[in-house]
Amino acid sequence: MSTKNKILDAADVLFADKGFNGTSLREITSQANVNLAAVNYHFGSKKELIKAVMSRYMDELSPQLESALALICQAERKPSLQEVFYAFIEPLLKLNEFKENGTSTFLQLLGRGYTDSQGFLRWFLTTQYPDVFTNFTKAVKKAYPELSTEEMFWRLHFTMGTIVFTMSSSEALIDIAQNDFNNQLDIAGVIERVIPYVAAGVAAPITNYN
Amino acid sequence: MSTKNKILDAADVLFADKGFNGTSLREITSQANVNLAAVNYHFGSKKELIKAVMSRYMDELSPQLESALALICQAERKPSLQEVFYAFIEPLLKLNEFKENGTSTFLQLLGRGYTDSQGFLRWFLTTQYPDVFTNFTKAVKKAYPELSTEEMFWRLHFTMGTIVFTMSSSEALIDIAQNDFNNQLDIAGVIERVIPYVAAGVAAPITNYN
DNA sequence: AGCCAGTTTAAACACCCGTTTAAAATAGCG
DNA sequence: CGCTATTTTAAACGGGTGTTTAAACTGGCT
Repeated sequence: MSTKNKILDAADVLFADKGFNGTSLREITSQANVNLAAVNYHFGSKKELIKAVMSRYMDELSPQLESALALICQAERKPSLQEVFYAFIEPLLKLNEFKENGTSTFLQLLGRGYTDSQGFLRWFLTTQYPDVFTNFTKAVKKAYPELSTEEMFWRLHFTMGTIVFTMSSSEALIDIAQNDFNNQLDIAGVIERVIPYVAAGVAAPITNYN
Repeated sequence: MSTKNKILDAADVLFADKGFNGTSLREITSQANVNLAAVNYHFGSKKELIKAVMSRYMDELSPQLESALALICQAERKPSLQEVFYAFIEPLLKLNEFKENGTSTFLQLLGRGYTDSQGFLRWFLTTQYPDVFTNFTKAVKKAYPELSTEEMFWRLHFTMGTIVFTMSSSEALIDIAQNDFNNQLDIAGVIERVIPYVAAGVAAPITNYN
């Protein structure tokens, strides 16, 4: 395997686990069995490595996500909100074929990107992959047309927060479910449980604010 | 003002903004106009300072929170989920009297505690202030008795994630609402919008998992 | 074989971190 | 005032960080 990929494979696990700021290049390179200087030689800087880690996942995910959402947008029938959210599941779970534990690793990375480093990754994602966001907004609008654009903005942000936060602590949650409730779950099980929650949240009745 | 309080005041804003790991003692002490060594003199270590910052808020909040929830638990009438969540609003907003921007600062800190430093703060909160959590669980159970303990555990965690994640980026959100929707909000406005969402999420119909 | 672009390596760089030290300044009190 | 205990201060400590350097090594080409 190429040095570049060895670095990427070691980096995304460590980044997901301990955050971008919490992971040093020395940890990454020793885990990957490559020289410390290799990161700067192949990627230029730590910041660029972070972008490369995210891009590798997004480039795999976004085409599938877009086509799944496009299918909903182009259909004649009005979709349910559950349907819209389930459109994410298959592409997300396919990341497990792309890389071992790919799904949870990616979602954890997404969470890290929102909280670490004062949101530069949020900027990176929304500018590099804007179509995913607009298609998602369209699909939700089709499923729940009464929702104003502003209200939808809020509820989609709440949804993003729920997913991202849940996934960034998914390992601990799976442990708790195992110990306290004797229920052995995997990442798909967590997703199954969060979808009804966020779908109901987005579908909440419209309230008037004073 | 005492050196101790100068440090606490500077620390919680910086911690909320940039995370615990992302904030150095040198930043804190220079912001507070005190000597670098003062932190270790008055608090012992950085870790103890973090605990002190959180304790200052929790000691202010938890008694009010507990009594508000106890009121619901002791009432004869079955409460609605919205009611349970609204019980948080008043105590939380009172933190603004306790300290400028106290509400959002505290909620941001809560979010940091969940994602930074691999959850040692989560342990700190649940062991130091367990009554808040048990009272909350009781109140929700009273409002929605059909929900199993496990399902409730999941949904309350999702709720925590939504709140915490929303608040840790509340400033950016308020800016967007101002620019894109010409809607001037404060922290109370954000809370008003998130409550219907989480209440609907917790109230979601029970699904059977295969 | 000789050459050379591409890659790897060990070492060093400059900087920031949390913590500790010991001396200096301050405040409280008999 | 003079003594003591508390607090503040500047400086240093040991260690970790991302990045850079220049030399060594590779594999493929003529």
